Amino acid sequence: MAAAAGVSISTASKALNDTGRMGAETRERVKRIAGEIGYRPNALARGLLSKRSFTIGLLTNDTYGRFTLPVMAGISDALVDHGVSVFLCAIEDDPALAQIHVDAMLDKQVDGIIATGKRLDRRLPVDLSNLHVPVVYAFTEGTQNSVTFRSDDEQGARLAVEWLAKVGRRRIAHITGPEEFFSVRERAGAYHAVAGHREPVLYGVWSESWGHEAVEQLWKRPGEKPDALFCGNDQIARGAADALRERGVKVPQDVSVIGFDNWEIVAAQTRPPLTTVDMELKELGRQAGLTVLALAEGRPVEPGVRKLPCRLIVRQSCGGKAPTE
Amino acid sequence: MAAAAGVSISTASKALNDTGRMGAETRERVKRIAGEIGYRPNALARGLLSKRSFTIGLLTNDTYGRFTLPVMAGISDALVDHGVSVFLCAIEDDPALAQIHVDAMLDKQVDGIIATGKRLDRRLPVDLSNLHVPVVYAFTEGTQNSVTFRSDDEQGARLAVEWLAKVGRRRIAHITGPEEFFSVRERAGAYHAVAGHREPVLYGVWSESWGHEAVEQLWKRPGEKPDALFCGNDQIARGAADALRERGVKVPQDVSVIGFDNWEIVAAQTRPPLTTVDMELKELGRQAGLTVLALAEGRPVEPGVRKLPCRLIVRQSCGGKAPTE
DNA sequence: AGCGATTGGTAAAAGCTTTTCTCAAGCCAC
DNA sequence: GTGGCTTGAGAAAAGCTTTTACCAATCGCT
Repeated sequence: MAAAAGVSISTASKALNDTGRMGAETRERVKRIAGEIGYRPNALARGLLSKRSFTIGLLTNDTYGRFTLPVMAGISDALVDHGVSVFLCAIEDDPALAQIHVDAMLDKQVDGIIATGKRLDRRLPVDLSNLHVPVVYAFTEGTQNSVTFRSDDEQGARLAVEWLAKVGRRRIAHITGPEEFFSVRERAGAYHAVAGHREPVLYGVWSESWGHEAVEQLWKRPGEKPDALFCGNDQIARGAADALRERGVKVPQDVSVIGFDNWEIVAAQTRPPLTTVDMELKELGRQAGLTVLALAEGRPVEPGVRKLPCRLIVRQSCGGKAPTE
Repeated sequence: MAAAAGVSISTASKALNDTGRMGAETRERVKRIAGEIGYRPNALARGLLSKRSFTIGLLTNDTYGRFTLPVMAGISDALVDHGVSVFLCAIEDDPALAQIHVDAMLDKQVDGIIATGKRLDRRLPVDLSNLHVPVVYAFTEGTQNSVTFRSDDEQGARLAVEWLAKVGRRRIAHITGPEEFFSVRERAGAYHAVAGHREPVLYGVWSESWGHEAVEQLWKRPGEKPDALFCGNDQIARGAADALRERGVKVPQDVSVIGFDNWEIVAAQTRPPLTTVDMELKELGRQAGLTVLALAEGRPVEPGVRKLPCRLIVRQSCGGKAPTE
């Protein structure tokens, strides 16, 4: 204890926190000595008193981390400056495990919880609605009167289709995932709104092989072929691009392909590298972090769903040039 | 406080912890009431006294989470039963950020720290050697006298090459990453030990396009072609498999391809799905978790490097049948 | 019936900070 | 020179739990 190196416990505390009245010279001396002996206050004791643990919990059911990791990075990025650390709890759709983790977090007096997942239209398998700590939802469905952050898939899809139009495409087909996904319906809705109903929407699964197969289907039909494919995610887009290449159709000369997600490992390795839509998950995480912090500090936050804009990532699969930044 | 519902503070504590002497009936009553009002002890207060926070920190510089996530899952899996939660701190090779996170963890009185990364032969950009809490290294280079867990890449490579031999391959080439990676040298060493020096080792980078290019190089040479490719990771293997398909070489009929890492998103989506070597990172995490816990509890642990065996994942890119389990 | 032993429970301390209250000393002004 | 301030620092309480020490009452035994 720093008090050993000079003054009383309370004087030391006041010196280090710049509170209370005391001689400037004493304050300096205490600070100096604290620095020398590497004194750091015990956050547990501090938390016990202040009712703030400077800790939050991140709950996720996204095992791959495809969505959770960027969100986590954003949260951490936003909160590290405030001295807040993050418990990461991966529950894999197991309600019992989820409850255990939530209880453990509450025991540890987290200042708040952020729930995140891999689908906008699914709840985590645990009820967080009546906790005595604030809860913020990010990229997963929230409860009534909660604060929820999610990507604006409609705007993202519009971005994609408008870009295809801008590079001169007119016959834009949409290959996407299962229709029961909310994102799928929302993206398809925006697609229809911008591109009309001239080309078909092909619903399937989120895999490369579906992208591949969908291209087969499209090219087997009689009549004019699409000159662009708006794909529901990057994996589908990659499968589609592969299928086109195998058919001798050139991307992007003959057909533009655009993806969704900007999952680097897929998008950047596709031939050619995919132009795609990034959901800005890190920014989403950042805002979720700041929001849960605000709630923890008692600042008022308007409940509701906040849609964050997506961003177009221009690579080579559509032709066209990236807008100069 | 549960005491409000019956007895004194200390009696309640003893009842709930099954310590001290007291009437069985009183104990039961306290427990029941505690259950009813949902009382849960404050872990901060408990930690203050017991010097155990039931919290550990996981430090990583692996932004993608390719390695960290399985390790994290294993740690969490092993420790959740012990009531231990995990702070995840992603430092991206930024020493200052790393130090901030380490300090924050120490302030919060973590019981231990696990350091993990993306390379066996690189240190994290922060010195953890003289902390007053135990440190365990997992999939990153540790310090003198520390406990380090890592995959046995040599054994994994042997597994791969032996499998290729078992499915009847004799001319096995090795396409891998940059020679300065320790894993690369170790895997190449095992390759040479098992397959001899008949076919070349091609060093390059960890990308699909390198796998692609390496196949071009191999097939452009005069003379007999390899009948199997042992690839340094799944991305290279995928690129190689694609290149072979484009040349009309059938996988696995003409050439077997085997990968390394078992990165599902790559291995399972390759055509055909890749047989590959799994480093069992989750198990590695589990052991690291149990070890740091043991150290935190003062149980003795032999320092040194522990190599964990890899496991062969048989899919379709080599032919052959999975050994019946 | 009386004494020691056992039983069932409470009071208190400790763990580390922060905050509020108190106190002694020094200062100024009259 | 003395009364009222200001100043600088320390004492104490609070936050929640666990543990040790303690006390009153009951029990068993002769």
